Amino acid sequence: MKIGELASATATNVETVRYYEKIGLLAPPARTSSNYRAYGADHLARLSFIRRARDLGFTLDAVRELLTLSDDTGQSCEAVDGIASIHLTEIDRKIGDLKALRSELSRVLGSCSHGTVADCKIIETLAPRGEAV
Amino acid sequence: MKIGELASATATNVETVRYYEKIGLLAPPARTSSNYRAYGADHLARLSFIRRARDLGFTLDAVRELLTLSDDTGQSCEAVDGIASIHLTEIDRKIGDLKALRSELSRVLGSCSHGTVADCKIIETLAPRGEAV
DNA sequence: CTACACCCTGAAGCAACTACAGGGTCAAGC
DNA sequence: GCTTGACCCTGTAGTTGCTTCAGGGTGTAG
Ligand SMILES: [Zn+2]
Ligand SMILES: [Zn+2]
Ligand SMILES: [Zn+2]
Ligand SMILES: [Zn+2]
Repeated sequence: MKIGELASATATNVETVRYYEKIGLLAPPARTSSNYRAYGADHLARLSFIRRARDLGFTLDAVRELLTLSDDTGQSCEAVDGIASIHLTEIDRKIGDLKALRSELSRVLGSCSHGTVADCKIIETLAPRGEAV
Repeated sequence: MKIGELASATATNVETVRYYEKIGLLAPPARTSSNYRAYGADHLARLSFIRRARDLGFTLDAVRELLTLSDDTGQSCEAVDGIASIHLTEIDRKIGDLKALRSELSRVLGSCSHGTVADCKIIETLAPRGEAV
C-alpha cells in the first residue's frame, strides 16, 4: 500500500501521514526499491485508530497514550477511561465558555440600532468611553 | 506610562503588548531616553479595545477591521455588524460541533464496563475490528 | 517518448501568543 | 557608592496540528 492509498483509505491527507511518522505517532513503514513508503494492514489499523481518536477531539498526546494503553490488552482500562473523562470535562468547559461568549456577543449585537459608527453599540461596548478622537 | 503599567491596566502580558506592536496592531509608542516604551492614553484606549474584542473571541484580523471601522465614526455601522454576525455564526458552529462531539464521547464513555483494555468499549470504538495483535 | 499523476525530503507558514537568552536601567536600602 | 531586585530591551524559538511550498525523482498510459 502506497501512502496515497493509505491516506485515502483513512480520509487523511498524505502530508499528515508523513507528519504522523515524523512525530513518532505512526511507525516508519518499509520502503520500496524506489524509496516509496510501503504500508501494511497494521499501519492502516493504527492510522484509523489515530484518526478516530482525533475525530473525537483527543489531542495527539492523548492519542499517543491511548495507543500505548490499547496495546496492553490485559491491563484494566482505568487509565483509558481517565483520559476520556478528562477530555469530556475539557469539552464541557469549552462549551460553557463558548455559550457565555455567545450570549454576550448576541446581547451586544441585539443592542445595535444600525446608525452610524459613532452610535454603534458594538463599538461602544468595545471602546472605553470616549475612545474616538 | 511604561509597558508594564499599560499591560497590567489591560490585564495583558507584556510580551503580548510587544507582539501587538510587532504585528502592527498597536502603534509604536515614543521612547524614553533609555529606550523604554512610553505610552499615552490613546494607546491605553486602543489596547483596551483590542483586549475586549479578543475577549469576545474576535480574531486579530477581525480586531484590525473593527479598529479601522471604529475610527470612521461617520460611516454606517453595517460593516461592524457584519463582522460581529459572522463571528456569532462561527461561535454557533463551534458550539454545535462540540456538542456533537460531547454526546458521542459521552456515549462511548458510558458504554465502558470497566474491565480490561481488551474489553474496553472506548478502545473498541477507536480500533477497527481486530486491531490488537 | 512525453505527459501526468504520484512519490520523496526539508523547510517554512498558519494563529496568537509564550518563553527564553542575554543583555541594559533604575530606585531603594545598607 | 554599591549591590539587589524589579523592571525594560531585542531577537529567536517553541507551542498545536497540521498545510504548503520548493525542488526534485518515479512509474505508467497513450
Ligand atoms: Zn448596526
Ligand atoms: Zn452597530
Ligand atoms: Zn472503564
Ligand atoms: Zn474502558
